[in-house]
Amino acid sequence: MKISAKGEYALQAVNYLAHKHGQGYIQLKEIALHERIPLKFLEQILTALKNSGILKSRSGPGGGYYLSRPPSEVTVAQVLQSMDLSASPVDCLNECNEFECGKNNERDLCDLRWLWKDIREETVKILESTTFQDIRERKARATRSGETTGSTEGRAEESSRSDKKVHGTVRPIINRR
Amino acid sequence: MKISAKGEYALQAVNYLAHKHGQGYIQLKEIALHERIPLKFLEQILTALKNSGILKSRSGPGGGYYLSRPPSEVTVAQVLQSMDLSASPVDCLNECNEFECGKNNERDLCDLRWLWKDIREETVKILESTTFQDIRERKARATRSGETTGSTEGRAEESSRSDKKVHGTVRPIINRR
DNA sequence: TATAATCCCTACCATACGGATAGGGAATTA
DNA sequence: TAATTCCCTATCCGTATGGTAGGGATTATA
Ligand code: FES
Ligand code: FES
Repeated sequence: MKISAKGEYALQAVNYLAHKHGQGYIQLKEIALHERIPLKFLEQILTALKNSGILKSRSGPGGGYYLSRPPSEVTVAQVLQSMDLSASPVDCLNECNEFECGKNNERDLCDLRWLWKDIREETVKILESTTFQDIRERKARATRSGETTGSTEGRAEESSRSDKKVHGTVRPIINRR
Repeated sequence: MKISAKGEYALQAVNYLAHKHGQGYIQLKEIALHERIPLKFLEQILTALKNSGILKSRSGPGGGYYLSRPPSEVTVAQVLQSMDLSASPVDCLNECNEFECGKNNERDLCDLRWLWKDIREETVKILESTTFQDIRERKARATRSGETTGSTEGRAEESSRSDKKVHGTVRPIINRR
């Protein structure tokens, strides 16, 4: 029942871009550094995100990526879908693979089918109703009530300010798994 | 977001045993045949299920497995837990791994954490509230309203009757993935 | 036009993990 | 004793996932 690293990375990246929304082009390198995502892997992810219309980009000096819509209009589900990640716990729910279902006991659909459907349903409900605006707000709330966490603003400022330095000090990108 | 084959197999097996509850010892071979699960793989699964108390068993001729509690008292969640399968979409939610969470951005917990928590919550709610009794009933309902499916009773009868023959006709067990 | 900075593409590599197999041992029955 | 079943544990094996590599477009700028 795990989400893939690709999915998590994609969400983190979009989340980062959501924070920086309206601040022009954000470079791949910056995102990778801040979110600690392997650079070349992230590159692939952002390309996919771009192809699906969630991001826009420009090459060349001063180029980078940005969210093509305001954070309030980008949902977690959209991002995950762009990555071809299914929220379904079993493949045979995805209509195209339906024929696989119940192949076991010839004529029956699997007894568990509705269970998986329920789970998918609930999951999708959450994924589709959560925007990156929501994520920001939720974080702000948690921050205010004194969670073990830095402030949203603090983080954003720190990043834009220290970018150059960070870049110089070779902050290593560590693989997660 | 997939469930593992192990998990599916375990649920199918328990579901089968739930149908046969009260009919004495059911053999590994029979379950494997009917649910089309690789025999030796299923063996491991049933052992785990047994060690966690969901099944009981006896060796020797006439031996086999049976559900140690009535189907109405066995939940899907219990079975999955026995298999060490977590309902959490990310590891860092499982308290023991919490330290991993937010390792990325030093002092912050990951912005997505609550999202995963919500999903886990909903999923667990379903898994814990679903018993194998529920599964049977749901199936019966679907059957009555003319789904593409055979009848519960029909299936049970057919199986107990044709077991010997099936065993003779070498119905092949096909791997699923 | 040259140069550098960025994104874009596509192919490749590595390995952990899940799925599956194998085979001998211990119980139980008859 | 022999047959039948579950029990254990070691091992294999393929592949999906996570990650790397490097050259090619594009854009800015001077
Ligand atoms: S095989 Fe399709 S839901 Fe079980
Ligand atoms: S790293 Fe723990 S929830 Fe994202």
